[in-house]
Amino acid sequence: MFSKACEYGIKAILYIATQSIDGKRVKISDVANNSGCPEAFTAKILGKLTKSSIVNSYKGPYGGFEIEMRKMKTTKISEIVYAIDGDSLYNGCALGLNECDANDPCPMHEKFYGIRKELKTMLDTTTIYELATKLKSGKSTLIR
Amino acid sequence: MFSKACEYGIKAILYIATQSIDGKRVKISDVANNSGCPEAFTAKILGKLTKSSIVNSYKGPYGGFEIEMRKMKTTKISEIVYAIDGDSLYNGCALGLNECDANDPCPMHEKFYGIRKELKTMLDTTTIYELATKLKSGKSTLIR
DNA sequence: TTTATTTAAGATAAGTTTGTCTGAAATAGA
DNA sequence: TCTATTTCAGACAAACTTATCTTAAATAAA
Repeated sequence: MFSKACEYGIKAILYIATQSIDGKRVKISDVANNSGCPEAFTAKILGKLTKSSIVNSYKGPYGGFEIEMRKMKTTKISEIVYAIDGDSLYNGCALGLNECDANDPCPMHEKFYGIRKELKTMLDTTTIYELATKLKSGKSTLIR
Repeated sequence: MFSKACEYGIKAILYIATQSIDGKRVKISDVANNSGCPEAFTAKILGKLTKSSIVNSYKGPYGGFEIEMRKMKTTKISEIVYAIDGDSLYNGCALGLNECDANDPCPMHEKFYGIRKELKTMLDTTTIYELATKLKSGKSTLIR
């Protein structure tokens, strides 16, 4: 469904958010250890998310990553997915046609339409904050 | 969502089915030309689908691929997906955890649960015949 | 100013998926 | 039997994704 890069991006952000809620910045090694993502690869992905200004990064001692409270409450998971995987999940045809719409559909278009819409709605209405608080309270996990 | 291999597999089967409805066997070059799939790669995928006995293949002159009427009416799209992509779409965790269930969920588990179930149900209830007849009648297309 | 610490950026490597090519095996028909 | 036609099988190649490594740049604190 998501690429590995996207999975890591979401997990990394959720861990960073749990720490930002406590006012703590975290460095990449902490993110990797606590999200179960490979360190170097995750660093690269966090670079993208920094450029998309979803997280903030600070160099040097006491530096690291953090995400503002306002940001984690307003940023939807769909924005992370879009920043990393682009719009393929939303606009791509199930059978890979260059164009595929109700006027000239692939054989699965109609069948997929509803499911994709729900997926999109779900990602568009779920905030980082919502998932991070669930994670922080121990109701979900990043590592297993 | 699906791998390229899976997209090609579904498109190839649907084209073969439209021809089998007319009692015509088709060879790989015809499948490639009429489904918009690369010939050699599709040949390999059709090999898998032949082994899964979803299609029948015949060597030699007047040979090619065909799918029995009974088979196309009873075979679900989920079986094609399973034969090519395995069960990752059904069982994989959205965030890539090795195990992820209601007891010990990833942060997105609950959000994904319903959508994945609907996707599964859709693929489990859609037959090759249903999509092939729609395609044959011109209501959908494989190439664009 | 120097040092230690941290992210940034880009080169490189490894792995997987996608795609092609070649020769073998089967088979229908002359 | 011979030939043309077709799938089958596996080697090979290209492209993309995933992952690592190395060096540079920034910065806090002594």
